[in-house]
Amino acid sequence: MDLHEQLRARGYRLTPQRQLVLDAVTALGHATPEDAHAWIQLRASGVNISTVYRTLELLEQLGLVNHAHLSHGAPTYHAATAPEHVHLVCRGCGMITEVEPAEVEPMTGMLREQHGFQADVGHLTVFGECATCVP
Amino acid sequence: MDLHEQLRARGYRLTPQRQLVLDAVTALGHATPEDAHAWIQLRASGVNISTVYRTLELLEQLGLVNHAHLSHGAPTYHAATAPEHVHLVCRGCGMITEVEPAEVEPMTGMLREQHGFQADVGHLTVFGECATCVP
DNA sequence: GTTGGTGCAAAATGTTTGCACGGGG
DNA sequence: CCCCGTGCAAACATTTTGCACCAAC
Repeated sequence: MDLHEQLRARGYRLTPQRQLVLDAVTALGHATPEDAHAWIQLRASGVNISTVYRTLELLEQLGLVNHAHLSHGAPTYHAATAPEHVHLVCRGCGMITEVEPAEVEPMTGMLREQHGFQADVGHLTVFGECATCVP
Repeated sequence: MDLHEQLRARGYRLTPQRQLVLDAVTALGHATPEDAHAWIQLRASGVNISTVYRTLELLEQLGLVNHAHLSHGAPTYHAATAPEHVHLVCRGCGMITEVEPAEVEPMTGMLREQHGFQADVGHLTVFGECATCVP
């Protein structure tokens, strides 16, 4: 099901801007609103930054992108077509590693059973230090 | 070791403002810069918000407070004297639950052994839905 | 008396909104 | 042709910075 149909099914229109924002997030893998905006500027006449914000919000409602909070505060979006994953962010070098949700299942299972808490794994970010940066 | 000594040991001065900011964070448990500022206004003539920011940054350097990212984007500080803990944030009702680091040891141990990643547990926040909000 | 810390105001940053025009359906 | 979506500019919220004065030591 392509973007056009996804939008029409909910009464929204397909515009070049919306396609570009989704393309940007898909191509970049991890993109802040500014990252996506910059990517678009490189290959199109330009999309206003406020349209990028509005579009990311819409795409997230549609379930086409998700966001997590990586580098402090800035929301980072990634396409929902990519498999859900946990992010490890290294404070030393800034490197971002992706980990399979299955690997943290022991923790999420514990939270569910012990605390009745249903964790949103796709939104989970673990800060720390990677192998090369550990003191 | 009290705040005065902690500061002097590193060449900083003790001021009423610094004591108040630390008091605010300790009393509130979880406090954004604005929360701390508001708490101080209630019992002292007033501390400028920019001083609150500068002081929180300093106290974090000294290891007297830590911060995590709870409600999207806003940094939330807590006193380092409180035992380190993981935060569970419910998207439904906003409730914040604290979990012992020992409980997530299976995950942090796995990250350390499988990925060489040393997780900062005190900074870890898990978003999801609590028992009463799960659909 | 020195020097670092604070208050104030302005700037920088990131995000949202009101409105009129233009393009998608 | 209608109305949603966009660009633009302004409003907004949050955090940072420059500078003169004041207080800690």
